[in-house]
Amino acid sequence: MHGKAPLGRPDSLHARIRADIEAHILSGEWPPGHRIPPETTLMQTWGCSRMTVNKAVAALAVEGLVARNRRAGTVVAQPRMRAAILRIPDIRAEIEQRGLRYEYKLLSDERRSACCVHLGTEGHHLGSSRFVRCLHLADGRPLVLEERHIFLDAVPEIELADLTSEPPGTWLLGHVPWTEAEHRISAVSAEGVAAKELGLTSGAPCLYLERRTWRGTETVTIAKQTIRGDAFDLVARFDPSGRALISGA
Amino acid sequence: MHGKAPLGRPDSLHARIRADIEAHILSGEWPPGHRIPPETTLMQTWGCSRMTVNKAVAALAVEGLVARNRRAGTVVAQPRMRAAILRIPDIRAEIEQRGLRYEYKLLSDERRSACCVHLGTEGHHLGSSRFVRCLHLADGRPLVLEERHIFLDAVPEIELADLTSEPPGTWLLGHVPWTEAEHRISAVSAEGVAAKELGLTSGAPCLYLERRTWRGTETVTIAKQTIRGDAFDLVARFDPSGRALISGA
DNA sequence: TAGTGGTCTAGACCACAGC
DNA sequence: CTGTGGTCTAGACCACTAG
Repeated sequence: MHGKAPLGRPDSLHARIRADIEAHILSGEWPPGHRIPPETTLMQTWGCSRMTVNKAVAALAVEGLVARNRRAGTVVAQPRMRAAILRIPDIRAEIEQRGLRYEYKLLSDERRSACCVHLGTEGHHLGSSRFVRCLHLADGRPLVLEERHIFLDAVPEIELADLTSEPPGTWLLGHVPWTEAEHRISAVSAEGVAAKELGLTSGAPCLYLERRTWRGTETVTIAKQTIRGDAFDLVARFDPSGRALISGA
Repeated sequence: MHGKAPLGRPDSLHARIRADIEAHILSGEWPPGHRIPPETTLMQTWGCSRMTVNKAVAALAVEGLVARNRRAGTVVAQPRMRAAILRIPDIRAEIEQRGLRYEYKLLSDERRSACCVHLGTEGHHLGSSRFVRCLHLADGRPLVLEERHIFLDAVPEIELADLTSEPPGTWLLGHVPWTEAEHRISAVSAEGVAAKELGLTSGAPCLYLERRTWRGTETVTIAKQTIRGDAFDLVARFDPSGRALISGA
């Protein structure tokens, strides 16, 4: 349950120091704003070098549990409840984990030049792209409708990629060295063609996920996924740092 | 855009080493699986002590950009696209930031004993709670309907708290020392009483957010928020670590 | 078994901010 | 000015694991 997992040796000294301070904070004994002992004091308390206590306290600072200031010392941070870890659904894995047969169907595939893509409430002018519409199905039942632009400036190799049997997201993960992304999650009603393709009656609630992915400063892809609301949840876990729970997810 | 932000001195040596390695990876020059120079080599390359290169590479490992193994050395990790940072909406701040007037209305408030709370597809038996229904409004227009259990075992002080003018979430943030939470996000149709309270026609799409919060191993609160789909997005940012973008959000 | 990372020490200098 | 954290060094021993 708890995102502890200090690395390395099961209980290295810095991990123990860190856990000890963490315990003081989590128990409420050291409330937000409370000043924790300076590194020199911790050295003496634990009978170790300063590098070791520094490693412990620095980790807590990265985690967001404490705030460090020169001269002012280190104080317990205010709980903020600002961020959580959202698990990005790997659709295929998600489906197969439930014992269902995963299927992918390419609906359409075209080149678009200098298209203007609508994202949230803003329009973005981006270079030419390959535009793909496809379906992800579970046991033959449509689950996710995906509409995706992949920009040729960032990924010229996509021009010749075969996307008839492999979903574009999978292809990209294997071919784009590293990514960064922003997601926008909203609720919509299934309408028109999309409703039909998902096998839904018009008006049925769906999760709508817009994902824009960068590599460096260049936009790699923009994906819009319409997910059957009755079949899929997104799950996010939170801890004070907005960290630590990825591995458990 | 990039979640760099090395701490401390604008460009400390370990930050520069880290940035250099990161650049090799992001450029694709060092593809996933590529082995990066061992610490001893990096020491010589940069003419510094091992602690310094260790700090750089360890940070990259925490970030998830590289994977470290004894004997096998350090290799560039596979991009995974598994997690993102979800910004938890602070409803009041969100509303006021748009220049609208925030308003909070308590709809009902009761004690429940040994209630069984439905979460996702599971039922949970938890101790007695204070159960609150309330609305968050923007310029008098209902935006979020919140139904929340707060468990007396974990937060006995809630028994006497005044929730007529302060939302329960705000009260909790100020009174519960530290928290951990799980969120479940789905899309639903507004129905019945909820639709009426949100001023929506039945069937309108809504985001449905279930949040369960712990303190240690004890459940503090379970909140269910129904959010007008036409008025609200959730935003999540991703980087390889599932980290680094909180501050920018 | 040898090479690698994980950890730790006992010093040091510096920048910064509160007093 | 003084205490604090940020950084760095030049060593050291150990644990793990791939070859």
